[in-house]
Amino acid sequence: MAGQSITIDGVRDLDLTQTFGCGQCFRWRRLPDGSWTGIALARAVNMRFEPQKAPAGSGGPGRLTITALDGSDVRRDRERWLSYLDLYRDYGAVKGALSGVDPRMAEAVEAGAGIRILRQDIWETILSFMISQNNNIPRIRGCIERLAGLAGCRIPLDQGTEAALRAEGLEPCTLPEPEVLAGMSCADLEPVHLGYRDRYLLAAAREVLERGMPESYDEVLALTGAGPKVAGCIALFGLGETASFPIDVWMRRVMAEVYGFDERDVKGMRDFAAARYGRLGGFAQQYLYYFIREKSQK
DNA sequence: TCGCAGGTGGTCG
DNA sequence: CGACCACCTGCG
Repeated sequence: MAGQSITIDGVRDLDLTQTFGCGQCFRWRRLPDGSWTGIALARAVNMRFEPQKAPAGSGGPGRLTITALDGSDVRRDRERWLSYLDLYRDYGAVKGALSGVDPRMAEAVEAGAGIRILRQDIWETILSFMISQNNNIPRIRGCIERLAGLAGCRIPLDQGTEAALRAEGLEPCTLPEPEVLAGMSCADLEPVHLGYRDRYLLAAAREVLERGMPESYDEVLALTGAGPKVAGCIALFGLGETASFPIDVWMRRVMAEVYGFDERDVKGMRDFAAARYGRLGGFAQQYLYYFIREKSQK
């Protein structure tokens, strides 16, 4: 069970619950012991974060342990995991700059002080956020797992580990590559229960094969099934476009509540975010999103 | 039962 | 352009 692992000491500005729970990813599960198991980078791993100083909220330094569940070489993959968690970026600087913008943002930053914006695989991000549209999180997760199970590549695991993953609702499989998906039909995808989104996924796979993988927001937006919101999420979470400020129903709510916008005024919100947050828009979006989701849970 | 959930594409005025 | 509206599905 406990495979090879790496530890990184003195990691700052990281809270796995906030990072995996702020809506940017769908294949991570929190275990009863507080660690997180997930599938990313075509690997199955467990991550644990233990604060190393007095627990003064999120953001303080701690020790990160990443354990391979699939027999993969986590040491060799060390840089890839650090990059995935965006650990090469100075979030102290990001948070400092945003906190100085206005007191409401400072409050949101404090609430989500351990959020990091993951650098996820672009194609997986495209699939995930196309599925996410007009949908709810439990069903999004189910669709993603069923899609991986139906058409993805198997990640080799021992029996016990595989059973444990399945118990968490995770299929030990990658998401299908464009080549595989492009060869499928809506009928093939029926067991995934994507609803009308099935044709978007197929169209996107074919468009990617034809035009190459998108490398910018505009190229993502040109895909069938990606409007401004979905393309914004893909640009932010899959392309590292940190200025991207995707606006969904929750962002409309929080922008109305915090800044007094009319909830229908999406264009006003976009312009406001661009002017006020600039290249930090993506971080601002995550702090605000986490802020409103947390508050509405209570 | 019916509206809603991380919207988009299509159609009108 | 901006304002509708249909759309798969599962849950409260």
